Amino acid sequence: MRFMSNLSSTSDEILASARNLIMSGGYNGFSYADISEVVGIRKASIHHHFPSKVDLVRELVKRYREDGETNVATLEQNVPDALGILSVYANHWAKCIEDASRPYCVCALLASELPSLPAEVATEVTAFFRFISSWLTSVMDRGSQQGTLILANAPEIEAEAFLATVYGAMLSARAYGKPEVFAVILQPALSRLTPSISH
Amino acid sequence: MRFMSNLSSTSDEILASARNLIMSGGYNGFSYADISEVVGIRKASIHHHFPSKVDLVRELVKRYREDGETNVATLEQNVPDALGILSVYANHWAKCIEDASRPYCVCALLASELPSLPAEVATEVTAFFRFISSWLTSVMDRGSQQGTLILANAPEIEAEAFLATVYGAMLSARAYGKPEVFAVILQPALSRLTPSISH
DNA sequence: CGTATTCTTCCTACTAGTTGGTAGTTTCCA
DNA sequence: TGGAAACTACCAACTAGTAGGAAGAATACG
Repeated sequence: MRFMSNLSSTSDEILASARNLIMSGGYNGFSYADISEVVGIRKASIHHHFPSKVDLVRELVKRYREDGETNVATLEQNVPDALGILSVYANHWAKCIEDASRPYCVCALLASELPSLPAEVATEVTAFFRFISSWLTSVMDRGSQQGTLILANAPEIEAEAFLATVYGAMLSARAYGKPEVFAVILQPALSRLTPSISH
Repeated sequence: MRFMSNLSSTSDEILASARNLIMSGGYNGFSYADISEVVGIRKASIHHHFPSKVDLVRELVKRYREDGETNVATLEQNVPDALGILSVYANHWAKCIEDASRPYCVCALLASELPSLPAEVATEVTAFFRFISSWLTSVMDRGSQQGTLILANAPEIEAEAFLATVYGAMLSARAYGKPEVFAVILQPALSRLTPSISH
């Protein structure tokens, strides 16, 4: 047996390279051969870790959501005010897009392909969006009660609007090939929620 | 020769079915065999109309943009005020998504796959977004000067923000499988731009 | 301790089906 | 009679996935 919970086991490397490939071309935009090239093992060996492509991507999205849940929990602990949380979240994506490390959300790409995705993968993708949505709703709600956020609508609606802005901005940045577009769009979205003297 | 500018020539049917297929699964989500089944001709016959897949999709996106330009021109003639234009635009998408006739923008899907797209297609997709963006900027600018729109930021920024909201809302509607989400998100985005007594 | 045995991981070699694309032919209509 | 549009019949490359074996490490057992 390898060292327990080895930080870069082969199966982790497979998932990581699959994530990068999906991030640029979606579910049908990569093959086991592509992964094989990146990781440096044979196609058949990938099937040992993930019997089918559906297994691979289902697990990938599941972990993506779980990682998100962990990160969100940490964020909630370290940043008290709601506005701070939203801006850390936005800045996280801004940085990922600008340094090209993770220039697009895997689930955003998979969600746009949703109707043609295997059902098991689609379920997992939908679960990711429900998670982010309910988290943002709770942040909006709390901020509104704290007085650190000014909401023009119900928390659920503000959460959906903010989420749409983030993912729309991500798409625009990619469409124009200009990473800075993301921050340009997010800045007014955040300041609209900010309590200020001019209101 | 067939009737001149026949409204449903074979090549139009090919483009239409390709559009529907891309709309649900993207560039790598359909094949000539899929189109062949829908249109009712053999694979090889498609190659007669569009020698390569790149030719087909390039032409498809080119026409998609040209149709957009025509529709926008008509809209500008029929609806005078800027706010009306934005709401007609938003309602157009809301209707398309809810009656499932065109539940997603072809260029949104292609834009998310942009890094893995053939260069010739990518160029055309980028051009579509530049077109929509500059059109929305002109609408924002005009509305601001007319006083029919209230802008919190420069017209370019408001245009990008609005575009991001529309495309983000489109994604959310698809991700949740709830068409009505689109309208829920767009409504506050529009009312924020609306001059009203409470301001 | 040594040594069998099992388990994991990777390998080579293969399959059936699909992909985009080509060659050459027929059909049909202006 | 000539061109457009369809066809049959291919092809090489690629797809996800399988079968079966080799190497090595962990474990069980005497």
